[in-house]
Formats: sequence, C-alpha cells, structure tokens
Amino acid sequence: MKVLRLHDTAEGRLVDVEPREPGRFSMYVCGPTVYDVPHIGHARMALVFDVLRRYLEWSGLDVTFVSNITDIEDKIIARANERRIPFEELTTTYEKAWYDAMDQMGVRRPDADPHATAYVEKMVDFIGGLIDRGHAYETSDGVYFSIETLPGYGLLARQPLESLRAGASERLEQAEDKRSPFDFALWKKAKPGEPTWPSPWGPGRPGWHIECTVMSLDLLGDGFDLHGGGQDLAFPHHENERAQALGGGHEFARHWVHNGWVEVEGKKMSKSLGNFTDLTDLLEQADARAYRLLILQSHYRSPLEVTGDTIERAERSLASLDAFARRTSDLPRADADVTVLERFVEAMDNDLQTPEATALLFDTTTRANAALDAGDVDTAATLAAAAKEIAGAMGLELRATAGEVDAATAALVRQRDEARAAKDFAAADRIRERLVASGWVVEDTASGTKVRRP
RNA sequence: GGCGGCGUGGCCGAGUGGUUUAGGCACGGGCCUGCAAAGCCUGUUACAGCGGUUCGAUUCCGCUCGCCGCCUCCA
Repeated sequence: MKVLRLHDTAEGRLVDVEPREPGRFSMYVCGPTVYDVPHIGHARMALVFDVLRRYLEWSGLDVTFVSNITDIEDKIIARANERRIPFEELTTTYEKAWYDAMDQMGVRRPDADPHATAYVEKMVDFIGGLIDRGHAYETSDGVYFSIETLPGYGLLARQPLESLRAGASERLEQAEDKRSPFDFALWKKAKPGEPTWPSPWGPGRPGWHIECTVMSLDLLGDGFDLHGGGQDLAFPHHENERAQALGGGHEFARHWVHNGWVEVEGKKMSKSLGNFTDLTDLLEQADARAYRLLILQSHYRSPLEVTGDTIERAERSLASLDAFARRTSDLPRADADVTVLERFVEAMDNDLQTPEATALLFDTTTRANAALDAGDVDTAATLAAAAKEIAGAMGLELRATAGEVDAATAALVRQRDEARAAKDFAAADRIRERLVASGWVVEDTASGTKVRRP
C-alpha cells in the first residue's frame, strides 16, 4: 500500500504520512495577519497548501482544513493607530482583501478560519493552565512561557538550545524579569491606547503564538495530522506553539510542513527589503492560474524566483493547455488513462513532486494531441480525461471557452468559410484581418474557421 | 559565532551513480495548412571549480569559490 511521503521539518527527512484516523485528515495552516494587502509570498504559501489539500481530497481522504486569521497583533495596533481608526476596521478591510485574492487564485476557503479575537477567553484559560503546570510565570509586563521547563525545546529549530543562545546573545536583550532570553510572551499587559481583554493578570492581549495552539487544538483535537506554514514560521512561531501545547499536556501536530521562499533577484522577498510584489498587483497584470502553474512547476520547498518574465512564460504555457482543453472538449467521455493516474500519484506521494506531475500533464497533452492528429479518438479521449483529471487534482483549471461570439462575428466567420470553400483566399484573408482587428484569434480547423478571444 | 540550503543547457526549473529524453518557455529544421494559427516530429547548448571513492559521478565524500536562508517581526 502506497502512502504519501512528505518532508517533515521536525524529523528533517521524508516520512510516511499516516493519518490519525484512517480515511480522515486534519490540517492547520497559519494564515495571514490582516494588517496589509497580501503579497505573492503569502500567495505561494496559500497555493502550496491548497494543492496539498486538494490532492489529499482527490486521494479520497476526508480533509478538515483549518487556517486562522490573526486579527489582533502588534502590527495591527500600530497600523490602526497610525490611521486613527479602530483596529477592527483595519482587520475587516484586509481580511476581505485576503479572501478576494484567494478567491481569484482559486484557493479554496478553509473549512474553518478561526479569528484570534474570538478565542481570547480560551487562550486566557490555556495560559492559566500553563501557569498551574509550572510552564509559565507572570512578570511586570506580561506572562511568559518558560522554555527551560520543556525538554526538547528546539525541535523545529533543528539545533540545540545552546547554539541558539550563542547566536542570539549578540542581539537578544535580556528583558528585566524574563528567566531566559527565549522565553516568549503568552500575555501582554496593556499599555495606554491598546485594545484589551480581561485576564487574571490584568487587562491586555494574547501573545502571537498562543492563538494557533489554542485554535488548532480546539478545532482539530490533540494530535492532529499536519501543521504547515512558511519556512520562517518553523522557528520560533511553530516551535513555541508546540511548546505551549506540550506544556499544556496536549499532543500537538504529528507532522510539520514548511514551504520555501519567493525570491527576487536571489534574495528573500520581504517587506523590510522593499522588494515585494503585492498579490493584488500580480492579479491585475496576469492570469491567476499562471501563478499557480509557476508554483506547481517548482518544488514547494525550493526557493522560487518570481518575475514578470517567469509569469509571462507560465501564461504562455497555460495558453497551450487551454488550447488543448478547447481541442478536446468535444471528445466522447472516457475513463482517464490509468497509467497516467498512477504516475501522477507516484509523483505526488513523493513529497508533493508537482514539477514531475506537471511534466506528466504536458506530456499527456502532447500524447493526446498526437493521437488526435493520427485519428485515434479513443486514445485521445482517454489521455485527455487523464490530463484534465490531474490538472483538476492540483487545482489548475483548464479553460475551453472561446468567449461570446456575437451575431456579426458569426456572420463574418460564415463568410470566411464560404470564401475559403470558393478558394477566394484574398477575401478570406481580408475577413481574417477584420476579425483579428476586432480582437479575435482565428483558427482554421477541419470543421471550418473558429474564433476565440486570446 | 551556531545551524542549514543552493550553484544544471539561452532563460525558468526537476531529477539521477552508468544503458532513453525531465518538463516549460525561447530559438532552428521538418510535417500539416491556400497562407496562417493550433498541433505533431526533430535539433542545439548541462550539470560552479579542484581533488577523492568507484569499473564508471552531474548524482557519494572532501576542499575551494560564489550565492542565500534561519538563529529577531515575517508566508
């Protein structure tokens, strides 16, 4: 029996992924902090996990996909104060921007999208439990998790605590009353002008890491199957989430998956370097499917260079897939070629080898086209069904639509067919020029002239 | 300072100890077409450098060079 193998950050190697419950799969992916519009790095994360989710479902698993919205956090407060608006107004705006962009990219909505602000009470309870169990302590400015109390801290950082400390000593200031420089805030006591919630330690707000621990355990239960996010979240965010869960006496995620960076000119794209591209800009300039294709054509853990050029090339590749969809849309229904599906599963089970799966997709379309050229409709139909099946399993929509053909255009097309039948090629070419001038792409086929929008 | 990753053909980007090519885009040739478009066939240029292991390495090991990331908010 074949199983999905994924690179588990906690293990640092490929592992067999066997669900907690047979036939069911639970995954939690860290979602956005909604204080600004999303950039293409966020989009890569969303696409990678959308592909994983779709593939698991395609494989027959009943998937529960949870992805949070962080709607209270330092950057949110800072931005809201800057604009002199309530923080809720800010987060509502950018949550909408997030989902609008996700919808455009065909990223399916999560089954649940817990909001931090709706979970504060449960977080407070959880923090209280950590204090009771001796894993947390109160200071003048908040409540902190004591990492010394948790054996195995540093699992996701993949290095011993000592070396982390050595590296950090140069720039991590030892806070006055923190016991270890790596102790992190569970609760932040309010300063003037900050939104607050009540707690046994006075009014304040939760630390960043606690929300994901509490919400994932609440919605997916102890020992859920997979926790994911961008590579940078592994440490300290995911490390700390895990520490909190274990400290609270819970089993946490069975597997950890992290996607690689979007790079610009060989450097990590980030706001601090100012080299980021807003997702909204990309979506205005390019077919959203092109970005999905680009992401599929590289491995999810590799860095990915995104430029206008790579996007354009992906759009051209996409055009040939759409042309294929048009060409094969009238073929008789057929079962998908089994060998192709087997190869697809093999590729995807091998740590989500989407580049290989995509190569298989292109190869399959080529073979189907060749079969059609040879007049072998049965083979073509079988291969075309397989191609559409695997494209769909990766969330890549192929479009067979030509666009609405108005009556005047249809009349021109008929005239051109008549001219060509009469071998009046000068007239036929004139009509083609008129059609092209009106923005149509003209293709002559065995069944006459066809037009479509580019 | 600690830990980790990368360097593939014109570009993007997989993969592998040797017998067959990733794939895409671009470019050249051919077929098809009235001409195109689409499609098919086909060609070109590879595995940073230097050593080592091996019958054989792009693929394992070491070193060198170059680049990058994490250790701090970050997808």
